[in-house]
Amino acid sequence: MHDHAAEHSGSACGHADHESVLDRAERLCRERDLQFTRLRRDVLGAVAGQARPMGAYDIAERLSGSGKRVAAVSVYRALDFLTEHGLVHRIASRNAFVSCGHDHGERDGLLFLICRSCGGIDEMTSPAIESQLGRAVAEAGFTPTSRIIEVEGECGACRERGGPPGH
Amino acid sequence: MHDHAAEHSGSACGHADHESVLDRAERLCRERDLQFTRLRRDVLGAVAGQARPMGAYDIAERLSGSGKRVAAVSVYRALDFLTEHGLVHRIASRNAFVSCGHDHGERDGLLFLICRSCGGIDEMTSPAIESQLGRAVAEAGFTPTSRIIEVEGECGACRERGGPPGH
DNA sequence: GTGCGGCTGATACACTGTAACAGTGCCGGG
DNA sequence: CCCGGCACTGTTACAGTGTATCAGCCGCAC
Repeated sequence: MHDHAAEHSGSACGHADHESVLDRAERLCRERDLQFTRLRRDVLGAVAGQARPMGAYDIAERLSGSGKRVAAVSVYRALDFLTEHGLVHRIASRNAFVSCGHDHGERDGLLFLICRSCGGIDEMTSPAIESQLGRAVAEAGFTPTSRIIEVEGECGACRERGGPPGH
Repeated sequence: MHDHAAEHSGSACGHADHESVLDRAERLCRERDLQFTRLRRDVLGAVAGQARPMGAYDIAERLSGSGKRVAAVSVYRALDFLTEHGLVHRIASRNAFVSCGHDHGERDGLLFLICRSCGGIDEMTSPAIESQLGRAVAEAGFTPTSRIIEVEGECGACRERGGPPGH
C-alpha cells in the first residue's frame, strides 16, 4: 500500500447492497430538495441490484414484470436524473449504467475497472491520476470540464479463479 | 514545459492533412501485408478530412455522393479494420471515429481531448498518466488489457476566441 | 478449371437514444 | 373552489448505432 493509495469500492465481486444505496439516495434527495419518485427509485434499485452494468432496455424489461409495463424512454429520463446527481454512472464503452458505490454524489474524478470475465465493475478514485491528468491537459492548453476513464481487463477474483466464472 | 512532457498532435485546430494520413496508412499496410482496399482508403480519407469525430452513418453518407451508394454496414467493416490496426480511433463518449494523428499504429495509451465549442479532437499520450494508472489499477488487483481516457472541455483556440467559433 | 479465402453488397434486424405531445398530480394565487 | 403552472410520467414515432446473415465477386493456389 502506498501513501497516495487509490480508493476503490470493490463492487466487482459482491456488489454494494441494495438497501444502503436506496437509503443514501433518499437522504441525498431530501437534502437537495429533489424528488425521489417511485420510478426513479425503481430504476436505481434495478441498477443497484446488479454488479454488472445494465442497459436501459434491460432495466425497462426488469421493471416490466407482472402486467405493468415501463417504457425505455421513461427509464432514460430516470437515468438522466440519477446520473445528473451522481447516483448512477454511465459506462460509455458499454452504453450501460451502474449504481454509484460511493457516498459522494460526485460525478467526476472516477475510474472504472470493467472485468472481461465476470462483467463486474469496480469503481475507484485516484488523486494521483487526477493531478497528472490535470497537468497534462493544461499543458495542451485545454480546459477540462469532465472526463471518463474506463479500464478493461480481468479482476483479481477472476484471475485467481483462472478464467471465466462458473457463475 | 516539464521533463515528463506529454505529447499532443494538435489536431483540434487545423487537422492533420489528408495526404500524409493516407500515405502512412498505405505504407503501414504494405509493411504488415494487409489489404488497403479502395473502401478502406475512402473511409479513412473521409475521417481524416474532418477534425471532428464522424459517425458511421455520416461517413456512409459522405461516401455516397454521385450515384454510388455505400451502406453503413460496409463502413463499419472498414472501421473495424482501421481501428484494429490503429489507423482510426473510436471515441466511446460520442459513438464516433477520428483518424489517428500519430505515426505509431498503436491502439492504446492514448488520451483524447474533445472540445465542446468547436467539436475538435486533440489526441495525446502521457507516460506519467500511464504509469500512475498502471499502478493504481494494479493496487486494486486488476489486470488491464485496454483503456480509454476521454476529456471534455474547451480547447485553447476556442477559449481565446471567447466562445463557440463563427466557423 | 476448381476450390478457397478475403472483401464487398444487400437485407434484415436488434439495440440505443431523442423528439413531440398528451395526461396526471401537486401546489400556489386568485 | 377554480385555474394555471410546473414537474413527472406515458405513449408513439423516429433517428442513430451496431450486428447477423447470405450472396456475389475477385484473386490466388492447386
